[in-house]
Amino acid sequence: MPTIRDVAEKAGVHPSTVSRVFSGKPSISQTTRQRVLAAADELGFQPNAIARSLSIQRTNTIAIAVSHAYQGYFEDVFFPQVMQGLLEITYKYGFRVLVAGSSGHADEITQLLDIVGSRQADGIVVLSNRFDVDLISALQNQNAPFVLLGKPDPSHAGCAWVDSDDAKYTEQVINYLLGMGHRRIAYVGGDPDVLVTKERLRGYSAALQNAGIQPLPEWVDYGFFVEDGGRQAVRRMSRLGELAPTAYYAANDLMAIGVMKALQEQGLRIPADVSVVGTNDSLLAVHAHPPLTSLFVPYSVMAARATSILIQSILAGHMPNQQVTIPCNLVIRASAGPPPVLS
Amino acid sequence: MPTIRDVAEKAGVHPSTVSRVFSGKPSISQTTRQRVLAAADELGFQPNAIARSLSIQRTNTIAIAVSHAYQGYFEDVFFPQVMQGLLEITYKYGFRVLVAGSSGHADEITQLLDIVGSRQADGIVVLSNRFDVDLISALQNQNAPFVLLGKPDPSHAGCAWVDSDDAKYTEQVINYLLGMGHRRIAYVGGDPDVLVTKERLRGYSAALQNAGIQPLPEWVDYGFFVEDGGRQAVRRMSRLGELAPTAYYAANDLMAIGVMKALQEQGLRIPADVSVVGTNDSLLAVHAHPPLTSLFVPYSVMAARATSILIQSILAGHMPNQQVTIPCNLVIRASAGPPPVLS
DNA sequence: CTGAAAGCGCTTACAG
DNA sequence: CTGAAAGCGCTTACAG
Repeated sequence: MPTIRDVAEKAGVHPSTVSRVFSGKPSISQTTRQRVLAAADELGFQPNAIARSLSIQRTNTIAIAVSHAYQGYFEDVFFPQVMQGLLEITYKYGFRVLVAGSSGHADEITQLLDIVGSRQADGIVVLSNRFDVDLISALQNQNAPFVLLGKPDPSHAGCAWVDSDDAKYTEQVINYLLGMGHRRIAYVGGDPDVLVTKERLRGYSAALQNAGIQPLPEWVDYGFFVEDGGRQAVRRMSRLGELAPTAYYAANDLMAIGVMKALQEQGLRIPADVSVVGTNDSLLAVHAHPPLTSLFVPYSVMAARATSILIQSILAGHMPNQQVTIPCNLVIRASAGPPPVLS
Repeated sequence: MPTIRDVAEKAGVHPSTVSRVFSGKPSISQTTRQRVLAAADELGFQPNAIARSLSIQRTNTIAIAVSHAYQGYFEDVFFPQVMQGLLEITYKYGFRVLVAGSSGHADEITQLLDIVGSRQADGIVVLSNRFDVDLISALQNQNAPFVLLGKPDPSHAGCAWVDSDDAKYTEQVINYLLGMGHRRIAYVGGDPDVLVTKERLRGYSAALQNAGIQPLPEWVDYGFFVEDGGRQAVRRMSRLGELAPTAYYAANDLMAIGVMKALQEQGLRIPADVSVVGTNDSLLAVHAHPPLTSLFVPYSVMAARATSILIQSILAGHMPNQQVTIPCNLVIRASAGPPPVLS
């Protein structure tokens, strides 16, 4: 591999001059620039990015950590959509994204701290945020630029984040169902320890309360984002008999499909007998029977925004501090309608 | 950020000694090791990975390039499954994966060459392989370790690759359909310029030929991996009347679903009137109506294998040269059955 | 087992 | 506009 010195020798200039032409410094005469470029071309020279990084103390790389151990993660829309947003923006700025595998939540933090601590990346986008471990303080101690995808817990209210407006749009979904006449509405959430699950519950409760409805505790269940979680929710709620829900809102499409299938196996028609709304507007929703009304969450846009904020603050040399809430969008299909008229 | 020198000073040793304890060299006495570790701990020292990389000429990173511009890419199972395989193995070896966005196929090559040329990564896994641009020669000129996911064209038969056995397993799918009595079988492929499409066609033709069947040219169509491609294939083939296929094999599940929907809209029942088989065994197949029989292609395993080969050869200091073919697996569900008995 | 020195391949403040 | 020199933070062959 030829270095800057080989090029300098061939072009008859000092290595620093070669450096200047390749790092785009303005103070180079046209003639020497051309001489250098010609020499570099002949030698097949390409600047060593690692050496440059060491010198300028920047890698033009941002990092994420993901748990490769959890298979469902890679079947879901979240990860690929996030990658798309990350890549779109990093590309625009000439950055790249460094991905660290991890064996679970705790290890994700280890990986992230290792990457920023060893200066392998200039900043990170934090994809998961479990409040049981204090990642944020650790990151702040490292003085590492980061932005969260998802809100932090209140004790870290000052840090940078981008989140979808989960409470508000869940409330809107419930209002949509209320508007069609439903009064008994179920909420099937994901992992109850994760903030988004609580935010959705907040929106759910607010909507029902505004409508003067006191939800039964049995109308709330957690399906952990798997199909069977949706089925089990239906099984449990069916036992309520007259008080069973006439509409279900599920926090992802896979659970919503589990709900639909369980209901259909009981001989119930959707949406004539029971309505179902999912989340994420995935291909699964498009091709469900009936096509599933679903709350689209723009992960790709969120990730793009987070990446913009991160890179801009890296370039400006300060810590990111913006906080952005991104709207969602209810995509209406055929799985929700008015409740059956009581005879 | 404290450096090796700060630690050395605090511990009262030479920087090279600190380096030795952090790079795991054996020749360090227990007492000085402990002194160094204590000092490092107090200062919050973490070795700078970039400096280390420059010195040892290795980054412990492998790279991929993906086109962020093509949305469908991130809705498909290929990318996330590949990432899972990559991360599983890189994690195991203490490597990470650097992802470069790109604006299209040609740019993917630019990105890859830039990364290896600038020594940002030790090697690459090549995810896409368009024979219209000679990526492989370029990579070989750079002396960059790489392994292809997918076979190269014959002029580069010597390089390292991992591929699924597309021809063989497509042949098996067709044999499965022949075995149930089908004689008019359609093949709906992806991009006809891509090798896998040709390989599948080869398997398709071989199976029919073995059965003594001369397929109509009209039974072969290309749906470019989108639902509407499947629908259009049905539209065109329906015009054949008596000679229309009684079974379709589609090269991904989305096209297969397009095929099913188009057929169902014509009032045909699946599988009573027409059989359909998809590819990838995605969630879409599981939840289709009827559930879709689908050829599972283990992208995650393929990527893991490619990554193993790559990293092992990087560590051993030679170019990768293994060639591996990975079996697929036909997952039988309800969308394929015997053809209708002619009255 | 440990130190002193040279080197990895760039960048940039300082002169001229 | 260009050169000479020091520096980024490690590693390692060479002595002892």
